[in-house]
Amino acid sequence: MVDTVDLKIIESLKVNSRTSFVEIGKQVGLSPSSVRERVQKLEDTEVIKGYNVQLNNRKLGFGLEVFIMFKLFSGKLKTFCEQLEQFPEICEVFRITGTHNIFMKVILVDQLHLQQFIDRLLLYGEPTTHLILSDLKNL
Amino acid sequence: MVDTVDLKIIESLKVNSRTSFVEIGKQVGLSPSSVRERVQKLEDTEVIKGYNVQLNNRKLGFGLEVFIMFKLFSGKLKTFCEQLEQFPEICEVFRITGTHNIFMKVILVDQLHLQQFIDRLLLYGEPTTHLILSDLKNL
DNA sequence: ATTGAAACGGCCCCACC
DNA sequence: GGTGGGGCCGTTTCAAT
Repeated sequence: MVDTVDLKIIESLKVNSRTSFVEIGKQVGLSPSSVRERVQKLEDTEVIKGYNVQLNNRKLGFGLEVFIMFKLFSGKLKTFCEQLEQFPEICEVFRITGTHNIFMKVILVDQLHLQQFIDRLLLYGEPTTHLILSDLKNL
Repeated sequence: MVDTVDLKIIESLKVNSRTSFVEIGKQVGLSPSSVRERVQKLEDTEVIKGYNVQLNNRKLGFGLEVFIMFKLFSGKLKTFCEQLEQFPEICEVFRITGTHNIFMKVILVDQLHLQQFIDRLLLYGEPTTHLILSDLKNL
């Protein structure tokens, strides 16, 4: 269903998702039309879910990035999920195994913002916060 | 340095980083040239760090996604960082606060693969593994 | 910093293999 | 599933403002 050429195309898009089909075609030895067709199929079958931009949040005025391990109060999962849109600070949320059954990545302006955010979270469970010090993949 | 028009452009790229400058121009009320110039500047100043593709790892044969909270042995940070390329399974790594001072997201084929991966990690520290059950942002 | 115009290159559809 | 071509659309550069 997904062959090695598809994987090469995906590798190329991983490096830069704005790469043109012509350029990808050169890399994988295929015509632009074929690349387009394959990418289309990968999108249709939801192997490719979307294309994102990677931002420097600090330079956008968000000086704090934190991970929160969250222990939801029992029976609160549904209401928490429904309220997720009320927390624009949460950029990723996952249900995970462990006593802290929710994991989230949160982007915040500063410590005050973090405090206010945690206060709002306390309605739904018990948070444990870990500040992100540095991204080891990008220096 | 980054004004509201830049923020609108960034919002558009967040939704889909392959959106054309013409389309973004329509959304923000600017000519394609101007959009391009602004995006160029955002890239040059590293506000925009890159463009990524969002994949369905399960459909690519990676059935397990886990978070690992990692307690590095003292003095092992440097060697661990140098060995990172030897762990293609690690797709994100951060230094964080807390007794588990490293956080990583890892993509794996199956439980056997996880076991082998953890065995290799044990040279550098003590891992605590959390399976990802579901992404609450996307269903 | 923004623009329009022009040249260029990429995208897309379709007919064909 | 892959290709090639023609028309269209997007991108890039640049001179002018």
